Amino acid sequence: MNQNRPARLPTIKDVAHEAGVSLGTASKALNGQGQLRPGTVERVRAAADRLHFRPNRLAQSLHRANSLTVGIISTDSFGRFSMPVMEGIEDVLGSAERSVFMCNAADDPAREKMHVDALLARRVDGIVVTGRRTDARPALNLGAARVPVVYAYTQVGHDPGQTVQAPCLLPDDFGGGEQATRHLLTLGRRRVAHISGPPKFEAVQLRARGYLAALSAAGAAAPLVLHGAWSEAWGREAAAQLFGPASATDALPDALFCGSDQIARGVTEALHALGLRVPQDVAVVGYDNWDVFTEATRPTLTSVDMNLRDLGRQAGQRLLDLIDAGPGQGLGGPLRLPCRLVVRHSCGAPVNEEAPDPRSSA
Amino acid sequence: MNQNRPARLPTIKDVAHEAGVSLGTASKALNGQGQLRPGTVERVRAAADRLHFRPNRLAQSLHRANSLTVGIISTDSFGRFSMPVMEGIEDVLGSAERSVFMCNAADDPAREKMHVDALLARRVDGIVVTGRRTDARPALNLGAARVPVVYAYTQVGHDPGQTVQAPCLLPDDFGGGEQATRHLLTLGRRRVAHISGPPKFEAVQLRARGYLAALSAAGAAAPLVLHGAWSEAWGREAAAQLFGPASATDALPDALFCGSDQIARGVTEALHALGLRVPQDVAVVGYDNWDVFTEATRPTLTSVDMNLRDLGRQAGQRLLDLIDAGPGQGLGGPLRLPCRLVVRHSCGAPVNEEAPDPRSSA
DNA sequence: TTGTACGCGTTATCAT
DNA sequence: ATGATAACGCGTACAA
Repeated sequence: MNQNRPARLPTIKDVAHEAGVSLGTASKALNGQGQLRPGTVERVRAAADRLHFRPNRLAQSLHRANSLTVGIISTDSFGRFSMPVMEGIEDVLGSAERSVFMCNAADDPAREKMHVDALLARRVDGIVVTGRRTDARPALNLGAARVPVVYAYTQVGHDPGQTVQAPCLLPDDFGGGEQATRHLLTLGRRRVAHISGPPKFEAVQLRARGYLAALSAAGAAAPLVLHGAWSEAWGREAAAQLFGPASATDALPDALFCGSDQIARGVTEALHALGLRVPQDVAVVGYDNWDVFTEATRPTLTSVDMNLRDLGRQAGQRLLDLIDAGPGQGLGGPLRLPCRLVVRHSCGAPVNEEAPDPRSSA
Repeated sequence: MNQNRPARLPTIKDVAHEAGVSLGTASKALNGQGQLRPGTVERVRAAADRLHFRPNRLAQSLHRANSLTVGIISTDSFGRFSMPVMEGIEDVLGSAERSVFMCNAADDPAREKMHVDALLARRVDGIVVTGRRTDARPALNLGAARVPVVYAYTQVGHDPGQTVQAPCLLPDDFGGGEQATRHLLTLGRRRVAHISGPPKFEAVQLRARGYLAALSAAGAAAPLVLHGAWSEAWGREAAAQLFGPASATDALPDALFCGSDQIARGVTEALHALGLRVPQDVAVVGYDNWDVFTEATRPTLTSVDMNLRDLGRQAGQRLLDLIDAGPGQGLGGPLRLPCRLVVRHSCGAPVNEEAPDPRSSA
């Protein structure tokens, strides 16, 4: 196994020499180009195998138009939301001979610029920008370079002066909020309140609007939206506010649509502490479908899934399309991908049990 | 801004032409080599700036010995434990002109081989292998290639026949278990039980051994280790087993060292439900220091932190050392990095409040 | 002080 | 059917 060869990896020249043919012939044999005698092809192949030859992609890329590499720039560190997105991107791009550079800009414009420069110097065929929030960010500064860019789980303010808009793939938070609320209304709940995160998040605004739209479409009771932190503590506090001793008994909500699973869990625990049953007295729906919370909450939590891995996959596919199509071909701008309601036991709906994907570990 | 230049990026030839010098002179000017007249250097620099010139790293690497790239292969998908490790690696490697290829082997040997081939074809200078469990795995098959490899949060069975052992960076789970247990004993607890995960995990074995070592060192009461799943549900069940109505009142544990924060949370909730106070009646310590759980548990959870980001950083640094040192220089084998006990309120110790790092989001 | 020419590893074009 | 050669973009020894 351990050849006495030098550390240098074998080149196609070595292969040609080993097979007793010229360099050009070896190249053709390995790439199936031109007209070669079958025996020659076989001989070259054998030599290549014997030497464990791998074509040097650096050299290949040097005179091809593409490098078969792409870059992912994560705005913030590898967070809980970037993760599935990146996984999806890698899933699509990592196959098909394409390698993925991963960069962490850590919310620092200087670091971002550094990484962009590095990626361009490496002649990546495209770049995906990822964030931990869906809110708008400044566009990537590519200088004069013409490299397709796709934004995933983040977006750029659409500048009408720009000739070509970069695609921004985002979860349809409006639809998610609408779907969750409508689900509760369909189950017969009439007074649905919404407990969510900080209002400065665009996602919070959109989910709230979806919630309102569903309510008014059903002609349901007066809406009620509470904003707070993305924490269980806020969920507990909000539930206490709504159902605490000072509340009027007859106007109490019979359902709560929460802006995150963490909030939903806090809410659920506070309801239990107040002697209220979930879902009999109050139905609860969360957001994010984070298994660690949906499964640990009692009863298990119905939640909106943003399909982030799929979003990542679509971002990757979109980038591939853009790369193949050449510059200026992509119809860009924001694109909202549908969310999916995962029904469990906290909403009181009949639930068809299926094996939950086992993603736990230590 | 939008030049009428072709999509092709400017080469050093273009720069030379623009500056009115020869190709070689331009190269020297940009790299500070040779003896150039200051004015010439300045002229070339200006031309390069004007054209937004970036040297093509593919071409550079072609006749340098290195590519200034490294690969990370994650055994399983981007999980909760790979994440901070990868972040640390990227932190060290992503600076200093080095770009990082990210590969997801998804627990599939075929995919792993594919990615290794791709990385070698791209002439990476080194590879870091990451896992979601610290248990041993087969070594990466590099064929005849001589590329340094570092394992982080995973390890290879050390083969005595192998000339050079690859370094494996792992958390010191024995020390972590010992530290947590000793902490509880120091606080005056005498009957410490250990509620952990599945015994097939090496980490579970090591933590349990650390626990036992601390107990026997202190001459404490008979050890008690319970194994179950990595879930809150198991934590609740274990607490019920220990403290349920059928238990003898005088031999009950006064402290519980849990194998994960999720288990610890389940334990804590079950204790509350049984009317036991934490930490007054029973002290609780978790493992992983996962903020989402440590902060949401009431009282906040004292927990063992494996310092995974630091582990990742050290893995990256180690790889750089190996790359610089040339082949066969690294003293390899497993290397255990210390864990750190983060004291909060569930163990009953006085805790010095400091601003917790805000890593929450939606 | 500056320009020329070669090599890095590969593919593609043109002769043979 | 095969071999020689240019080209990709860059750095550098060497010549001028």
